[in-house]
Amino acid sequence: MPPFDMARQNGELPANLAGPCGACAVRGLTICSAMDADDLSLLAEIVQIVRLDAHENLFHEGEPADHLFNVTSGTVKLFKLLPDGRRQITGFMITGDFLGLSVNETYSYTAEAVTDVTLCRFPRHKLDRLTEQYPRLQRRLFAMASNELVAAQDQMLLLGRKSAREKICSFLVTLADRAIRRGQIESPVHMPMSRSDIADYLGLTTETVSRTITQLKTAGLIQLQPSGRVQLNDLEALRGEAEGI
Amino acid sequence: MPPFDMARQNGELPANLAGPCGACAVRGLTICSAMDADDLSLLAEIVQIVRLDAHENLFHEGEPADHLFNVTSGTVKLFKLLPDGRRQITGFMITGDFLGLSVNETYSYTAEAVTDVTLCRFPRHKLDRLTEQYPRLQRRLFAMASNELVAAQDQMLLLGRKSAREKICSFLVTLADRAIRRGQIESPVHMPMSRSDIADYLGLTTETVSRTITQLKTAGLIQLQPSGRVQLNDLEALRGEAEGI
DNA sequence: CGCCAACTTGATAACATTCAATGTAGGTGG
DNA sequence: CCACCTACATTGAATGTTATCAAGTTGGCG
Repeated sequence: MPPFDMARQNGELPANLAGPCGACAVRGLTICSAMDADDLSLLAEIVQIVRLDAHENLFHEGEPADHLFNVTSGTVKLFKLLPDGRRQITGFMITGDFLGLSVNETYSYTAEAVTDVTLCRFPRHKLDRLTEQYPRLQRRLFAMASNELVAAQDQMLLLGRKSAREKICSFLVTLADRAIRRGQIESPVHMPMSRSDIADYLGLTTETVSRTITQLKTAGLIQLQPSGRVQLNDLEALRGEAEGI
Repeated sequence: MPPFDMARQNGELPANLAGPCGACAVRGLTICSAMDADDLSLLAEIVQIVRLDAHENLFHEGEPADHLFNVTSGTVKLFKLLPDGRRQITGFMITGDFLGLSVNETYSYTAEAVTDVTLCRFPRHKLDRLTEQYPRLQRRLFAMASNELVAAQDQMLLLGRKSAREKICSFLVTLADRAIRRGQIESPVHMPMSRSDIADYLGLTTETVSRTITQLKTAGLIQLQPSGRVQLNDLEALRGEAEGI
């Protein structure tokens, strides 16, 4: 079975090529902001829209990296595996995030849908050609990679040096900050991933994640709400605990 | 006191602007390979050469990121700190490595010389202007950032999911692979950093690093040699242990 | 309503840390 | 040139945080 369904493919809508991009609500968040409004049609020409159900794979580590993706709705997790099955999630990608960057022509991680997901898919070779004509696009890609690098360094600090409680607090703060950066309310935060996913992201076990969340609940710092929402009662306290203060 | 000494500054050698770059032995390893031989003078015009003694700082986390650097000799460590002093080293940069990438105009980590070091220093605003004229340079920067991102993800897997022994083996293998990629012999590897640095890179304590190295020595996998050299007796066995096999 | 997966909670164990002491090497001054 | 001093590394014993193993509990979905 194919790893994804193509809901819409370029060429099916010749009457309005700029349509899918021109009307895109999340354009400002991602690489597409590098294109002038009247050049968006060039992106629209090469983009394909992809939908995935929760738990479907977008691509696997080691496969040829023929496509780059842009999340337009939902959450995707990226992870690497050790031969015995140990797993490290390197990131949760949400609306506006870019994924699929690679070096040696193969994906360095597996991408799997956490929730139902919609993405824009760009064939790599076509995007490459476009970046040659649009230095701004190339610069935008560079800026996004640099941003991810900074986030990766923060995550290394977390994984290498923080306690379980600090890790969970950091995670919650990150979710809140993401929401704030997107102009959304900071609480409650949307936490659609399983305890097991959180554990594999933070270098813990599901049991420890569960216990620590219970601790924070008991301390009155958070409250769990239905459908994966978490009320943060004292964001500044969480921020402090995240840094070990 | 200034954080570095300027051994040579552009303008002092007007007779041979291409000189410092044209003769550079490590040019092929880094961004400079994006420039044609006859355009190297443009890089030479904006580059400054910097020397640091071991333990000197190049820049601090949070400072304005006015410069980008390229290591031409020696080893530099990059690290982040928690308020209480816990430290995570995010990378050891060696000859050919590029550092100083940042997002929000400030450095996201501190850079300190592990050994005596020589670097090329590029004023950010001048390099930015050059990338506008040289898309190849911009692409090269992007490629280097992408490479670092892949390395960062590997390090997350290490920090989150590997045992102390697997971490040390991974570290040794990484050192060997770096040497191989530079056309050097894979053993003995050069390991100039202290046990404490290794610990802060791998998310361990100095004691655990020391004990684990002793284990590997006892198992006959490695031998310590003078001045920070380590003989790898069975690289493939180390590679296996690094992956938990 | 019942089932299954996900989550929570408990008891025990292990790996790495912490605290402490000893050993070693490189650099300085007598 | 050697002794000393300091920083770094190694080794040992005890502790602790988190993992592991094992039940229970909850909640979503057919």
